[in-house]
Amino acid sequence: MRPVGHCTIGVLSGLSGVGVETIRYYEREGLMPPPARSASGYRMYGPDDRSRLVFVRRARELGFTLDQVRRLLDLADERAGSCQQAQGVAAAQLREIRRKLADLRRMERALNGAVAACSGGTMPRCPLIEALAAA
Amino acid sequence: MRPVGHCTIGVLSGLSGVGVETIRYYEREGLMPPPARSASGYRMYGPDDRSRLVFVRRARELGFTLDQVRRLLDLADERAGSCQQAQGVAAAQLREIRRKLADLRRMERALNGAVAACSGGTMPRCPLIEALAAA
DNA sequence: GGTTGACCCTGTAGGGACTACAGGGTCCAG
DNA sequence: CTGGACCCTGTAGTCCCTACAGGGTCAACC
Ligand SMILES: [Zn+2]
Ligand SMILES: [Zn+2]
Ligand SMILES: [Zn+2]
Ligand SMILES: [Zn+2]
Repeated sequence: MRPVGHCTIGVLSGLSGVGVETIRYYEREGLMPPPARSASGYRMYGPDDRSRLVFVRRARELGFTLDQVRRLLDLADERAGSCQQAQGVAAAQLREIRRKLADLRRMERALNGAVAACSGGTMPRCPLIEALAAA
Repeated sequence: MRPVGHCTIGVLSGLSGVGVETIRYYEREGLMPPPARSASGYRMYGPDDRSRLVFVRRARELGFTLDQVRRLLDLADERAGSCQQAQGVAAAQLREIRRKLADLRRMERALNGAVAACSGGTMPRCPLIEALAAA
């Protein structure tokens, strides 16, 4: 019942916001199924492919790894008992994001302090450099 | 006038908190100078090497790329008129960190909302999954 | 004096998630 | 019928390490 694919990889790229080379990479990695091919071997995509690819893009934008995206796609395909597992994957990613946020906040504070201490003039010794060198 | 190197790569690794393989990698990449060698070919490091390596580690912890670290090291070596350039490098990195912080905060909000919407039970359709799939 | 075992050496390959060719083939508009 | 935009496969590069593989060296212990 799926309509046969009717757009090329370049058009799909425009529609989904995912680069052409990246789409082919996702296919190699098993995130996107091998699409139908035209007589001359061109990949031909249908609406299902577009939905799936947008799903992947959104998940990547939220920082999920390709492995996590694969798992989420499996769960989305199954459509049964998926909720708890999906929540597990998302919660893990949320923890990871919060860890990175804490790291970046620390980095921001430290670097901001060092940049503020440096006047930007031609002083012989730069407090910015010294902040990195000193104990 | 530099004292001849007197510690091995493993000891330097312990002193600096940088892995042995990473130190050799930094040498290949030109961040660390080729050290003196013992009669049997072991790398022998002195206090200057240790300072330099700690500098690299600190800069990496603040998110500078190896290229940026190279530039900062050059400026630190020159010890003249470096301030403005060092501030430029650091300011660029600070902008980058703030960009990443904004990204992560957006991700955290979105993902937190999705996880909260998902009860974790065995409902037929998971709002978390749908948030990724829907427009 | 021999034998562990921890260390050191070089060189190469892997990882994650792309990205960029190189060297071709296809399609369509002018 | 020709130019240029698209598509194909396959391979190699990016960044920053990390992990071998296959050796050599050194100090301690029995
Ligand atoms: Zn300064
Ligand atoms: Zn759910
Ligand atoms: Zn070409
Ligand atoms: Zn070995």
